[in-house]
Amino acid sequence: MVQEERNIAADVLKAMAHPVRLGVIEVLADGERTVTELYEELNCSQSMMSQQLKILCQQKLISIRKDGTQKYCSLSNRDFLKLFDCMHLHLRKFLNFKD
Amino acid sequence: MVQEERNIAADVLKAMAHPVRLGVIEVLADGERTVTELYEELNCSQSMMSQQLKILCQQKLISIRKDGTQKYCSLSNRDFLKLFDCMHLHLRKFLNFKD
DNA sequence: TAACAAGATAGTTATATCCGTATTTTCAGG
DNA sequence: CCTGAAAATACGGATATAACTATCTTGTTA
Repeated sequence: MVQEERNIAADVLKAMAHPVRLGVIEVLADGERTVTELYEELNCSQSMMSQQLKILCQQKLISIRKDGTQKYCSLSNRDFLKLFDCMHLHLRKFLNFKD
Repeated sequence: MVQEERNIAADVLKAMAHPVRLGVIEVLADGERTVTELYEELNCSQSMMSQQLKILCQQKLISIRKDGTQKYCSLSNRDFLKLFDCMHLHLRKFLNFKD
């Protein structure tokens, strides 16, 4: 990676580096959701969710389609789901996270 | 992932989400380096590097062994190197990064 | 033990993130 | 056109990151 790529990659990682945003990615792995479904499922406010979705969208981690008054969110790059496997192992092996 | 796991996972991702720290991981993929080698290779100050290494170390992304007056850094979890492949594709496919 | 080299830490200023409340926009139905 | 539901935006205060300069600590060697 060259300098400029690392800058952008850092931004993408920053976009993922938040509990709610990680939650969104995890939920969307299971399939499309509306904004309301997301903030209810992840137990946060509408405003909060809207802000977090914007960040994920900017980095093209999710995409959004409109249908009437609702918006449906889905993962645009399922490749990053690999990260959850790595992370799962890392939590247990290196940060001795207990189940 | 449960709430608490997401919190910690977010911290790990935050630790990676920085150009210099990504650079460190990339360089260390090639093998052990001293702190001096790292900051020379990545073209930043000694102080800067020391602070960034501390963050990587806290999340157990790297480990450090001491030898006299020098410290040798190495990756403690090569699993995360997968992330660079994902990222490479993401930059090109979704963020239309040019070579 | 003095001097040096490698690295860590302190202190600081600028900037960014987080997240709450309040308000606004957008659109479908009546 | 009015209402209500879904979602976005504005704004602000607290907190966290970033990154620089200067100083301190530690271990080696003469």
